[in-house]
Amino acid sequence: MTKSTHTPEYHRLVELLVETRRTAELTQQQVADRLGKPQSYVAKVEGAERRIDVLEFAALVKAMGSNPTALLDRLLSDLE
Amino acid sequence: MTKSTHTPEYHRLVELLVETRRTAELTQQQVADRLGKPQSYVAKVEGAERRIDVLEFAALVKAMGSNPTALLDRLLSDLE
DNA sequence: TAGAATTATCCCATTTGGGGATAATGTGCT
DNA sequence: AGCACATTATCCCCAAATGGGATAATTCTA
Repeated sequence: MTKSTHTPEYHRLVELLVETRRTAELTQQQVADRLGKPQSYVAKVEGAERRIDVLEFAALVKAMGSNPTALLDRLLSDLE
Repeated sequence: MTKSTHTPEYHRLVELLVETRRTAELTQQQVADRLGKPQSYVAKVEGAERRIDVLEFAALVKAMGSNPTALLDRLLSDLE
């Protein structure tokens, strides 16, 4: 059962998210709390076990104190 | 069975996507073809019957000849 | 208002999501 | 190294969402 999230694009997305969280010095639990979601949610996102909705992406990035647009920009230029 | 896409945020997202497609004077079929997907895919997205993955969002917006980052920016400022 | 073009909906097998609990891994300390 | 604590990954099970071809419904256009 190969997940549809197991693509280079998704991996890059996830890398950026993890990097963003680490830079913000936040734990998965802290981010999860800010979102009102369980830690396993963040873990699954970062493990590419779960797709990321465009609105969830924005909420997640904001919860880490970063800018969703800027991050998307970076992702897209990395991918092209 | 209330869809999780039936929220004001999602509706605004969809509005922007439809507006973008109309402005580009493209049909759902044309956009679908560019994405290698069936027309029903685009119809479901625009009917908020389906969530939009962050990478799908980018692909979709690009397929309409528009800028994903700019559109996300617009969406987020509309929502705040 | 027929006929074409465009968009919405149906169906249903398959895939994905939720989230608490627990396992695994990482980190720092002495 | 060995231990305690912090952090992250995985399991499980069932509800919910998705994919996409076919068809219906709606909208355009002449």
